[in-house]
Amino acid sequence: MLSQRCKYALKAMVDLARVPGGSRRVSDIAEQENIPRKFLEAIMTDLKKGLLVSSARGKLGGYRLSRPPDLITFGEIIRLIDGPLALLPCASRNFYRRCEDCEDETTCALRRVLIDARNEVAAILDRRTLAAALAGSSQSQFATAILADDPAVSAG
Amino acid sequence: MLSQRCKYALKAMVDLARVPGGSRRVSDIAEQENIPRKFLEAIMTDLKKGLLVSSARGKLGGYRLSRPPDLITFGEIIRLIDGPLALLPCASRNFYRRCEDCEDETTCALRRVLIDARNEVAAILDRRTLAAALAGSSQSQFATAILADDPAVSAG
DNA sequence: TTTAATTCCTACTTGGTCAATGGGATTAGA
DNA sequence: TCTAATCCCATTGACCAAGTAGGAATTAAA
Repeated sequence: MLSQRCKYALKAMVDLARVPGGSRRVSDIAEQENIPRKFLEAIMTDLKKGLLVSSARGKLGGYRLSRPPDLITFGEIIRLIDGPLALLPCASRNFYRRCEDCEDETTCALRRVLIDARNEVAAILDRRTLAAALAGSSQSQFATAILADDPAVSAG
Repeated sequence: MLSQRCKYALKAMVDLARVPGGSRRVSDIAEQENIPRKFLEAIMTDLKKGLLVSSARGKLGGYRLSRPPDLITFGEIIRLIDGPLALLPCASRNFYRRCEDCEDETTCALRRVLIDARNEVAAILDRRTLAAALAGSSQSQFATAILADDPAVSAG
């Protein structure tokens, strides 16, 4: 599960992506997306430190995307705010950490499964950009339709 | 990320799957898998309540899988212990909950992406059984090899 | 030059959850 | 009856997420 913080970050980025060139004030984003203003301020600071947005101070200030929305993926936003996509650190590429309790990582049956899962999630989240998400992505509905026919996937 | 509790649960289930018919004591699993014994006791209780294992009390007691290992998936273990596979409740099938702050769910760009991600994870975790994980799954290595060639997936 | 509106910074609170631990009750085999 | 196992209940300590509070610094417009 993503943290509330991360969900807000994603919503704010999508919000900014809707105003291609322009910038937006925190208070406007907060109101539009139903996010506590003060909390969003802190989140925007994180996004700025991560170089995903840039800011202008003072009157007429605000935030804008630091790259065009077709060059910003969901994966990097999530990693910046919440960290690894993988379900365990030992199955992560960017945030790899060994399991203390695991004798031999190379033969761990659990790890192999979780690496596969991580790769699938990363394949989606690192390819999907803000621009693509706004476009509505017919690819999305296609994939959903296929999987819905499969009984093994009816849960989740 | 999975909780420590869930990681232990998965390891314990894999451990039990290695002893097909037989049962095992908590203390044996704990020692083998490097899990605090008392903590594992509590976890086994959860697994029992979820009907994934059954127990025998008294001397010569212990736990055993309540189904053959090829009929127990990683997905159901994770859902039992940690809950939803999806990254947000609004993208979950089994644990669906509406986002308070979301005006219109059907047009939420964020949700569409996260539903796709959830479907992919579920497709893997609901298909992969304890038995398959122990077998070593050459399918796993195949998928990993393909994805490693793709630059968009080099991170994670 | 004043004023208003914005980002930025530091600190704090509150509540919940995770990871474990401790002590003992219950059950069953030798 | 003794021993060794599961079971049950309660509690602890640490940590972190989510949000709040107040104000300092900065900038543009009036």
